[in-house]
Amino acid sequence: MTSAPRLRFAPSPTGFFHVGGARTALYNWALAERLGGTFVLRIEDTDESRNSPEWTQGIIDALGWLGINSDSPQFEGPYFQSHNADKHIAAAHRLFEQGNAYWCDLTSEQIQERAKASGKPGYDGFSRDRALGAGIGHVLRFRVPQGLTVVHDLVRGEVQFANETIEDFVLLRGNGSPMFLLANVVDDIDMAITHVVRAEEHLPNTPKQQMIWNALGAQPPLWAHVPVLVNEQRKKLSKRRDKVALEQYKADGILADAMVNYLMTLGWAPHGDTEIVSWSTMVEQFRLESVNHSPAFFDVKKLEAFNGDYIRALSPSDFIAACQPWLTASDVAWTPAQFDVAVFALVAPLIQTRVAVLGEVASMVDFFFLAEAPIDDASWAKAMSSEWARDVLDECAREYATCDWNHDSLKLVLEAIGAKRDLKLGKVQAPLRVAITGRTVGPPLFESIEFLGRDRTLGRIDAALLRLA
RNA sequence: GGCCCCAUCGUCUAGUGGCCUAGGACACCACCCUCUCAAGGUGGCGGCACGGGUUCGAAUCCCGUUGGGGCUGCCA
Repeated sequence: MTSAPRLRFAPSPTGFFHVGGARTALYNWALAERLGGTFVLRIEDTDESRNSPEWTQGIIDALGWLGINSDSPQFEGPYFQSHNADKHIAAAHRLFEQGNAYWCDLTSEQIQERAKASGKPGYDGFSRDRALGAGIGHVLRFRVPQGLTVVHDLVRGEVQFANETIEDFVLLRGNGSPMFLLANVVDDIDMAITHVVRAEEHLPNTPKQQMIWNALGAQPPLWAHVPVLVNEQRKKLSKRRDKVALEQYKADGILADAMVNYLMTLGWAPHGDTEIVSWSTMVEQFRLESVNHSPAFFDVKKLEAFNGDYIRALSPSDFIAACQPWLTASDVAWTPAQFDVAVFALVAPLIQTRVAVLGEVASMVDFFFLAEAPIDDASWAKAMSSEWARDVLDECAREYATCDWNHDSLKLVLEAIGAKRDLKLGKVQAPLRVAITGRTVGPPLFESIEFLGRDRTLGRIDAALLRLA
């Protein structure tokens, strides 16, 4: 126990990196940092049928995005479980020689038939005393001892399992390859892991794994099972049903810091009345003992609220830089030639308080870069329906042709036009806004007009007048 | 079905026997601000699943009920 803490994160590369995995990784990372320990990344790629190498890089990239940087001194790995197969098999044979495991030649079908006949589900220990040897199709099963297995869990306390409720589970498949339960433990022992922090779905595996630790003569680690993340139906987040890919949220324009902060608060809360806190504060305050015991709903609305806070906290230049990928994406409405960075730099402060995710930025500034206002039909119908709309626009065109070109005078001019007709600015700005921006909502109008310039503004008003005729 | 876990506003949580008339955040509603929409400010709505104990005193401890969830693979 005098050795430095060693934690591990052990994902299997079977798809896009999952937000639930991200939270588990973050808990491990935060703990490693506070405890002065090591975070070991181990890719559990022993499922021959579902693994694909490209997912591994995705995991590493996603972790890096979250700040779990493989260049950091507290990071170790990645290791690949498949590279350790020899050790897993050696351990299995040792368990057999010690009498902790035995060979069994029953097929899955035969086991099912026996279970059906006896009325008891699962494997009944049929081969326990048949003294079979290794052979084609023979699986090696752990001989679960009598008694009680007590798991000391840092988040849940003491959890007891009657061993008689645990069947003799498989260690080695019929083809000789090691299974998760075994490989996982052998690697943890081999890598001197001291803390196993993982999702609650692994709790039922824990007594089995603890038996393997003991049988292998090793001191079991400190266990900690954190609650699973669920969807609105309160079911565990699934890749099939739910939007769980971290990459997807990144593509939508969620900031890494916001994602990290939000994920950390799912099942845990920092001290005080605010949940928006720095990473260093979370590291300092995070305790497994204070992690909640019940499943947490992954609420995208709240994630986006956190993100909005983080966006507003960005300096103007950082915000501009953060927007770049969404301004130069292939699906933007304008051509690269139409885009003007200088103009965007001018308008960026106007939209920084108006977006929750960066993906919204492009559609909010498109009218600056398009040749014509991108008219939204519903907005047009709403703003141009008044009998005075055309008249106001007409006068506006004349006044704007000669007035001073700054947002204050542009506003004053329109205000005066409205006053003549006994209309508030809130009213008269509507047709002008739609003529210029195409929509009824958007960034402050007069600043936008100022940045757009006199020629293009007059052109858009004329276009609107023409359309109105 | 069996084993295990869990139970505070709709959601995420604070709360570890008296500071609780239960605090904050998201969402929602209202008002203020205001050129639209946001942002910001102020206020509001809204919760200890239920039933028994223990105790002078229970959201907090115990038991039961109910309700959720996880696992139950020669997947991880």
